[in-house]
Amino acid sequence: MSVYAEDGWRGGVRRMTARPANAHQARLLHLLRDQGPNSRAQLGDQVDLSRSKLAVEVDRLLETGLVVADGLAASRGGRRSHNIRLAPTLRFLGVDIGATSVDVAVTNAELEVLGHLTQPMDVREGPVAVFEQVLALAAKLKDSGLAEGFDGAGIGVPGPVRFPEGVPVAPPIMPGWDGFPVREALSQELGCPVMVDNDVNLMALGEQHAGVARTSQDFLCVKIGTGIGCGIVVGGAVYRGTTGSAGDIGHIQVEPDGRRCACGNAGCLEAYFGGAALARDAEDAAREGRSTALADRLAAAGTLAASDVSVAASAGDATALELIKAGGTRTGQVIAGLVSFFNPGLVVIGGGVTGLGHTLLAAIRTQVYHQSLPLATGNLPIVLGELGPLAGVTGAARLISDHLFSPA
Amino acid sequence: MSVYAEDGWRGGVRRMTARPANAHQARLLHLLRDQGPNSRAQLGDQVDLSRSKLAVEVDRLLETGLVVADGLAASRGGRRSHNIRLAPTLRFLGVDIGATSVDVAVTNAELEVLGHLTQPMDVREGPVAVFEQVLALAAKLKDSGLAEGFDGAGIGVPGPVRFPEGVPVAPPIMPGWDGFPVREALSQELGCPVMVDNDVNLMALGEQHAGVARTSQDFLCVKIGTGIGCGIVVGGAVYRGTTGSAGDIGHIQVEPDGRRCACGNAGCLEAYFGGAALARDAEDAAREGRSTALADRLAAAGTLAASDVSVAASAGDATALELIKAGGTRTGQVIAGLVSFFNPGLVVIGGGVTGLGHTLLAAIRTQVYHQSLPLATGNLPIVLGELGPLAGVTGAARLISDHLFSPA
DNA sequence: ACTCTTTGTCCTGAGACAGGAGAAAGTCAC
DNA sequence: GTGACTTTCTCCTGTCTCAGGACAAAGAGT
Repeated sequence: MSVYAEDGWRGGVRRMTARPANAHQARLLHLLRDQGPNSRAQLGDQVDLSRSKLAVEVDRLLETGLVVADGLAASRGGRRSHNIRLAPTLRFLGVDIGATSVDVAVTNAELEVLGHLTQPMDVREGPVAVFEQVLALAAKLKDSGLAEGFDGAGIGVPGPVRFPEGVPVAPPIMPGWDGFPVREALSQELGCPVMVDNDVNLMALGEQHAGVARTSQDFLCVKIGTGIGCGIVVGGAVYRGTTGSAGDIGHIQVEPDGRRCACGNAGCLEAYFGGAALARDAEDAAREGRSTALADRLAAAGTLAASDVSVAASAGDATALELIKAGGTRTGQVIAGLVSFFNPGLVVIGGGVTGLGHTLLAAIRTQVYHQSLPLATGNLPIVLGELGPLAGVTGAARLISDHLFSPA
Repeated sequence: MSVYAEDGWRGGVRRMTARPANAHQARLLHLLRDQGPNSRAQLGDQVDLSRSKLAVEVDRLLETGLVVADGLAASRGGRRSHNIRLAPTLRFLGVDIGATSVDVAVTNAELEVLGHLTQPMDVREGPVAVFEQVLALAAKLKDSGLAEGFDGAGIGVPGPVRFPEGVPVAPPIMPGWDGFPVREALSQELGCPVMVDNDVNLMALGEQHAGVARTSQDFLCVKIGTGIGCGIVVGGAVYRGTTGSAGDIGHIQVEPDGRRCACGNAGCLEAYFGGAALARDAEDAAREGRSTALADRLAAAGTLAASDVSVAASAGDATALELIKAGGTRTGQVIAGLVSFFNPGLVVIGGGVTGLGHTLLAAIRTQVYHQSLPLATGNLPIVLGELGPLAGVTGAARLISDHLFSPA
C-alpha cells in the first residue's frame, strides 16, 4: 500500500501552499476555475468590487502563485488586457471508486480532465487492496507526464460517508471499509489535501460543473450502477443528510411484500433493478429459455452482467428490452415519489447502466410523468448525464477544488 | 370583503416603518426575537462585533424605534445592564387557512401568541369569502385590545404557493384560489406587509421556532389534516422546491394499482389516509356494521369526521383503532422512503389528525423503523408536534418577522 | 472606605474601499 | 500619419468601518 513510499512522494512537498486569504479571493478563484482566463476588467464586472480593490486582491493572488498573468488578450478596441488564469501547473486527482471498478483522472485547475484511467476492481477486497490500485493508477498518470504531483485529491466511495471526517460509515456493499480513514490515509500517501464523498454526490457535482446540470440550483442525480443512489443538490450545494446517508434510495420499497432484498427487507428497488438485479434477472431469463441472445452469452461466459443485457437490447432482443423497461418503470415509481416530495428542477440519470440508454429513459419518463402531479412535472426535464464515466472524477476534482479555493 | 374599509384601517398608517439597515442589525433583531430581552453585553457575546460597533448598531436600532431600552436588569456583581428588547407594541398577525377551518392569532415581536381564534370554514368557498372571515377574526382580536394594528402578517394556505409573489398555484383542493393575489390583497386590507406560504411549511417553521424542532437543522414535518403534506427544512431554512410544490407527498403511490384517488391516479397515500379518507373509511365501517360506536355516531350526525374516529378509538373501539393503525402504516411506508432519501435528523408529525395520538405515532414508527435502513433511523426521533393548532399561526408570524427583520 | 467586577461610552488608529484622475496601449476614421 | 476615441489598468485620496484600549458608571463584597 505504498507505491510512493520509495520514490519519496509520501510526505513530499505540498505543491499548493497558498489558500485564498478572504472571500473576495475565493470568489475570484472560483470564477477563474469555472470560466477560464479572464482579464481584470472581466473579473471586475462580476464581483461587485471597485477596480482598485480588485486590483489589490488580484495582485495578492499573483504573489501567492495561485494565479498567473500570462500574455495579453486581443484588443477589443482599446488597451489590451492581461490574461489572468489559475496556475497552469496546478493538478487535481479525481478518484471514483465504484462497486466493480475504479476510475482515476488528473485535471488541471479548471477541472478539465487531462488523463483518465479505469480498471475493473471489487470494492469488497477492502480499502488496502483498493488503495494500492488507486495509487498505482495515479502513479501511471503522473509518470505519463500529466502531473508532477497533486495539489489536492477528491475521492468517491460507493456508500455513506461522514463527510467532515472523510470516513465511510456502515457501507452495506463494502463492509471492510467501515470506519476506514480514507481521507487521512490518502492524504498521507499523496502528500496533499483530500476530500471524501459518496460517489453519487460526486456524480451530481460533476454534472453540475460540466454537464447537464450547469444551470440548475435544485436537482436530483440518480445513479444506477451496481446499486441505485441519488445525489441531492439544494440551492446549488450537495445535501448529505444528518448522517451522510441522504440519497440512499436503493432500499425504498416499491412492492409491499415483494422480492427479498440483500438488506433484509422485502420489495426494495434494488431487488428489482440495478446492475446486480438486472444481471440476475437476465440469467434467469436465459436459463428459462426466454431469450436466445442472453442464453448464448451465458453459455459463452458462464455468467451475465448488466452490459450483456445492454448488448442484447441493442440487437433487438425482446426479453432484454422487457427487462430494461420493467426496471425503468420500477425506478420511475421511486423517482415519481421523489419528484412529488422534492420538486426538483431537473432529474439526471447516470451511472453504468446508462448504456441502456433511451429505452431506460423512456420507461422512467413515462412512469414519472404519469404518476407525479402536473405542477411538479410540468417543466421537469429528465435527462441522461452528459459526462458518462468522467462525471465522478470531475465531481471529485470539483470537491477538492471547492475546498482549496475557500479561505482556510 | 372589506371589514376594515369603513373604520379606516385600509390604507391606514403603516406601523412598523423601519427595517434593519444592515446584516448586523438584522442579526440583533433575530436574537432579540428568539431569546427575548438581552443586555448589550449579552448581545455582544453572540454577534462577533466589537463593543463599540455593537453599541452603534444598538443605538441606531433604538433610534428607529424597533427596539427599546426599558429598565435595568439586576446586577450580576457589577454595573447593572440595560434591558434591550424589541418594541413591545409590535404586533404580527398569523393566519392559517386549512381545508376546513381557519386559525388567526396575534403575536408580539417575540412571536408569543397573545390571542387566538379558530373557526370552521371551507376553503372551497373561495378567497373572497374566506378573506372576509379572516378579516373579521383579525378585527375581533384587534377590538379585544390585543393590537392597535398589525406590523406584518403571515398567512398559510393549503396548497402550493409561488413564494416570491405570494400567490397560490394550481391548488387541487382549493380551485378558486389559483392565481389569486393573496399577498397583495391581504396587504391592501391590513395595510401592512404580508408573506404567504404553504400551510405545511408554516407548521414546520412554527415547530422550529417554538416547538420540538428548536435545535434541528434538517428535518421533516408531516402534517396530516384533510390531506397530507410535508414541510422540508434544509440547513435551517424551509425548502420550497422549484415550483413551490415540494413536500406534496399526499399523492405518492403506496399501492400499485390501488384505490382510485381524486387526483386521477391510483394508490395515492391520500386515497388511504388523511382526514377525508379516514372519514370515508369510518362511514363504510359504520354502514357495514363493523363498529357500533361509529354506527351510533353516524346515525346521530348523518356523517362522520376524522374526529369521530378519534373519539371512538379513545373509547377503545377496535375498528377505529384498526383504521388508525392501517393509516399510520401507510403513512409510515411513505415516510420510510422519505427518510431513506432525505436522512433527516427529526420527523415531526402534526396536523388535525394528531388527535389520533399515540396509536397513530406507534404505527408510523413501527413502519419506518422496520423499513428504513439503520443508518438513517439509528438516531431518528419521530415525534408529535408540540404546538398543535398554534404551530401554523406561530410559523406564519415567524415568516413575516423573518422578512421584516431582514435588510430591505 | 476600598477593591473588584461588570457594563457601557468614548476615542484613536488601522485597514477596507469607492471613485476620480490619469497613464498605457490600443482602434478607427480621415 | 494624426487626432479622437475606447478600453484597460494604476495610483491616489478621502471616507467609512471597525477593533480594541482607556475610561466612566454603577454596583457587590470586605
